[in-house]
Amino acid sequence: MPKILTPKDVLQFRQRLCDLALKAFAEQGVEGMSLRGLAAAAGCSRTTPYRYFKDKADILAAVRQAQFQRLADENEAVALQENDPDKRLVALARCYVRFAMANPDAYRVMFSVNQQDEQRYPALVKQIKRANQSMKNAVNESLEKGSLAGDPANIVHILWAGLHGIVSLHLSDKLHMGRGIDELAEVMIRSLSQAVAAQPSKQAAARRVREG
Amino acid sequence: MPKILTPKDVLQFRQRLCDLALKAFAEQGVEGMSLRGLAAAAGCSRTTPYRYFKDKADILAAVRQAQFQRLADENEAVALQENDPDKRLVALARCYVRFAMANPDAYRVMFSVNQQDEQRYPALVKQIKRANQSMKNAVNESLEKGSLAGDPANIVHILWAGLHGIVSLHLSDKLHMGRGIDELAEVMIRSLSQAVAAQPSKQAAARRVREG
DNA sequence: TTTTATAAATTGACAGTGTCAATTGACACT
DNA sequence: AGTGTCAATTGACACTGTCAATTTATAAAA
Repeated sequence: MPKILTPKDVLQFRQRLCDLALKAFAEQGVEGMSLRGLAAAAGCSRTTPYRYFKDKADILAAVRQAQFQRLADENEAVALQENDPDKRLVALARCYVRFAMANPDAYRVMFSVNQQDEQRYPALVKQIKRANQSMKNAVNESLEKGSLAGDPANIVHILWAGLHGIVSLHLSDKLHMGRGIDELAEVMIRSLSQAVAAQPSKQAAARRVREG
Repeated sequence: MPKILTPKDVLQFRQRLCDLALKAFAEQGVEGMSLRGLAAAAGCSRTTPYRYFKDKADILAAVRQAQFQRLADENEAVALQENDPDKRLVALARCYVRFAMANPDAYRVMFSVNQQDEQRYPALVKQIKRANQSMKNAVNESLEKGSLAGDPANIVHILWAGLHGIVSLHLSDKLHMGRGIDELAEVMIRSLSQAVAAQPSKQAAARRVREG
């Protein structure tokens, strides 16, 4: 029981509690993720977490923020390994699906939790945006390059929604299709890529313009 | 307080409670949808609902079943109005989005609720399948007709996932794009339709075969 | 009509939850 | 050594879901 909590201590405890919270969420859902249970698991008293988080919603937001941060990290790592924006877009799509399949509980807490006024957690919003930035960048570059055509926001939304739809339905077992999820995701990725791709003529024209 | 509850009475009370439950869910989420609150709203004692539902999960399942049933009804109504399976598919897709936009809370309780062992509620599963049957039928007919090509299950999943992705992200405000949702949905529908459409050559060949 | 059997509804009770106020504890500094 | 202050704990309150025991009201029996 140190007298003064260094910022490092605070962060450490918050992290620790978030990890336990995610585990509890994975095992028993949101309702089963009780503050008292977390405190017990952390080895402290029931109300100690209240010094590190305002309330339960605050913990949930922190958990979600941490997971979005992980996704953003992986996205950025993938983005660094592929220069061509078209290929990068596909790589990011695969990364997205891979992340969800590797961390289904993380994905669930990120998306299937009905959080009210998400806007009140700017740090969370920031990580959400960051998780999308890689894809946005790739889309913008592909647009400049001329291999994509259309409204950039629309394209990003279409791609993201398609991936999210497949992953989300798969995780909630609405489409019970064993391990075919990877194949299905590939089909979705190809379909959407093709759909938002610029027509060859336009693409050639754009290239012509660019290359003089 | 009649001595013997006719099946009609039971169904009526169940329906009544489900309506109140959906309203409570819309206003305060799953956690705010308390049995005691429902009982109070229904004007009965706290444990009376236990004679009509096993527990809270049972009520939730009934609520979701009712909403899936509504969606299935609307789908079937739409399907009846369009003979051509290709056009019917688009009409069903629009119907799906329209339903979600018109009943966002219903949609949320249908999909964003993390229900464990959904399989334990066969009546619910039945309505879920029914809500998909119209689309399955249209896809199968389009496949026979030759205007679609590929694995029927895959096609249905792709279409459904795309729609669900857009609607779901929109409702959770992950893509904050005002009323552009309709336009975006149209883009998604067209993209996916085009993606799963048979190539003209194949389509023509199939037609040739069929027409001798 | 009075009694009775019984389904339906109510109350009581218990464990568990989120959260705040009051209390205790322990360390850093004078 | 003493003290002020932050951190942690305990106490308490209003909730929740759920079961057991109880009461109520009515349909059938006398």
